[in-house]
Amino acid sequence: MLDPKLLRESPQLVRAAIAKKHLEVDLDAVLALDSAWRAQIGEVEQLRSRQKAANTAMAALPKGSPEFVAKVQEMKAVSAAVKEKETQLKETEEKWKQAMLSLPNLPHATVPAGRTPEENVVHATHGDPQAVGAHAKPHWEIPGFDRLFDFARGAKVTGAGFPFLVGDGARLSRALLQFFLDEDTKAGYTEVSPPIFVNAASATATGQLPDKEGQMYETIDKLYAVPTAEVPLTNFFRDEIVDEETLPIRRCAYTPCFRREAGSYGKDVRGLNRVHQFDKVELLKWVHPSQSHDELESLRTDAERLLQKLELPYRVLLMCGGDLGFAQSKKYDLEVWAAGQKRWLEVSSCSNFEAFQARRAQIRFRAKESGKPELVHTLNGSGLAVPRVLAALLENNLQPDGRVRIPAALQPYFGKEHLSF
RNA sequence: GGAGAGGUGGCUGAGUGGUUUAAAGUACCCGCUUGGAAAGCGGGCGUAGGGAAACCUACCGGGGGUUCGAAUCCCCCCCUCUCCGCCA
Repeated sequence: MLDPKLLRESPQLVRAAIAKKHLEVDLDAVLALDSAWRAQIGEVEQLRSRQKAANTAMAALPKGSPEFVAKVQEMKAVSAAVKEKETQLKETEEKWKQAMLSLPNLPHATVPAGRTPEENVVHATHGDPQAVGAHAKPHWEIPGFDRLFDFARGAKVTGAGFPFLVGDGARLSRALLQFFLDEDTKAGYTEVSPPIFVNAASATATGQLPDKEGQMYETIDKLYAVPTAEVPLTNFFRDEIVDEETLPIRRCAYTPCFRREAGSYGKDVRGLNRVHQFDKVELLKWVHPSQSHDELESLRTDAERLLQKLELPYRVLLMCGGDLGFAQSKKYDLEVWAAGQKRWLEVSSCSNFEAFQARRAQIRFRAKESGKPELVHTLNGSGLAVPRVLAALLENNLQPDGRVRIPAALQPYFGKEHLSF
């Protein structure tokens, strides 16, 4: 959510932000709701003030006295008026709140202009995608793949996109998770194991609701299976004021992630590219507003280091305004090269939300200078998502003999130099 | 799942329909005092919204209701604790 005062005082800034993100929002309607709300709250408060004054006066009068009875009669009318106006106010307030939630975060000044993913800027490329041999093939075509990643049985037992990982497939996945968590911990992130179901309030605070309604699995108890550890992690400090000295707070968490991926069926869903349940380690930061864009750079390099240690070619994209998410101020995507498919796969998305999530979630710190609570800035990024890293490892490291070479950094975790099908 | 007891400011805790502007204590901050400190004394000390300001309003787990008036009475929900049942 944006600062209502910012909207009031500088609507042109918000208008420019919406334009840069290429979104359609009726800002004038939001502004009209805002002034209506302010007018109505003034009326209600005036009436309530009268009630309070009468209450004090009546407390001093004898209960059955004529003055008392007259006052009761008088205040009955005021009471009725308060009820009516309050009902109106609540309606307006609800509409106003929904309208405010429909406003996107402002893109940072360094975000490039552009409408489509093609206009994202390639910020850097590491490793040589061309270095991989001609025998590379899409991971789902590698002989034996179906034994280690059993989609057919997963479909029988659960549904499409819920594969079984078997033998070395399961072992390699676990090795990656362990490797990620160890590296992230070394980089200063405290490991957390969060709940993997969240309530509606938490999903609203991070922006899954109402924006992405229908993308999450919902239980009979109105709990949502987490689409990413970002949701429970960010909500850890919801409605709290943390000490300024504790900032920046850096945490990492492994969770399975559940995504319905409604409406995304198509050619990109083969093999491990897009599944409904996958493992991911998420990195999260709560930082002082003055530090947040520096922290975004270090978050990105923390995620990049993992790919470097795995010896995987990758590139860094700086997202343009039109491809930036609703809540993000600035975002880098890390894409790993999958030699068999000859395409880039997104394995991490490093974002600075500035105060956008913090305002929804009311996560603040007490500023030393003013003594007043201020909103923190939140950032997050994957470190990393497992299935697509698996896909890249299988495709890039496939040897002519049909085995897959395990990168040196991962060997202590996997226990072998090669994976066999 | 069943029965009972609870939920009040950073913390402790009073308040069962009307000077409550949520007492008091404690913690914290400032001052007096002191060689310095402790103690003592005096003052300050929540969050949010509206307003140019004076100031006004809301908030006692959450939501609704009764009433001229609700922390207080009623209903629903959430959470904590105790006991019972079930269970990894």
